[in-house]
Amino acid sequence: MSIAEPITCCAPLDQPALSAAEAVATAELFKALGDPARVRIVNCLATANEPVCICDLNGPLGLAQPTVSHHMKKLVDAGLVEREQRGKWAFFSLKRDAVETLAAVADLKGACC
Amino acid sequence: MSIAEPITCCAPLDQPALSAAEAVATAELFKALGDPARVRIVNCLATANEPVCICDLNGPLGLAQPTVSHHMKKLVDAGLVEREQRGKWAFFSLKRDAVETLAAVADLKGACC
DNA sequence: TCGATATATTGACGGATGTCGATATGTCTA
DNA sequence: TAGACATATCGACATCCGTCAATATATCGA
Repeated sequence: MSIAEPITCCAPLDQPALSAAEAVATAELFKALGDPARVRIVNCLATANEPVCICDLNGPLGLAQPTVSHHMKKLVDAGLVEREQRGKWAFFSLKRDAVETLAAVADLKGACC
Repeated sequence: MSIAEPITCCAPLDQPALSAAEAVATAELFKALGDPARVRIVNCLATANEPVCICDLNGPLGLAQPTVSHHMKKLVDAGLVEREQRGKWAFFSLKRDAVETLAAVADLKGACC
């Protein structure tokens, strides 16, 4: 929306490198990890070298089964996690490229320093 | 709270590396960047090599002055940004070490790959 | 096909969050 | 000291989010 605008006070900033749409997308990615339960889920998936059954997450997280299912959906929607059906069970694994993207953004895309 | 619990189905997970408190702290950090306005603010601070006056942010963001002030407080509270008073104006700058911490966490603390 | 089990969806609830207008606080200048 | 200006705080509002119980859907085994 209103990006351009004359700036008179202090030192003028360069046009922000991120567009409004990019900022929304970036925020969505960070928001996906903005909950302790999802941080721990991602941590579990990261430390495991194989896809993890969701049934292994229900207990340790101390959350009800629908709540865990809700968090997994959020992570999948954010593109951080992949879902795989194995018979009766649902297995989830980390999407390495998405995590690398997240780390790159957190590193401010090299603009920092 | 309830971390330990016998797991029978599928492949048992190792004890999560992150404690509950660590997960909360990590989530707080990510939550600070879970809003488009704050992403753009951090981007501005990152692309600028000097502290930035908050008056330069009010216009380009298209938000009311109290709202920008609110976001700056969130970023300061999260430890990502530092506030500095210069006479009548408030200048903000990125805390490089905090950003590096965030990038390291996003990189899953080296546990990934 | 039927029952058992695993997971997802729905609906509801309380609390957190982003936003703004109005106002307060703080700092410079005359 | 008084007025002007920059920023922060307050109060209110709508919306979003995490959580759970209840229920639906899907898959396996008998």
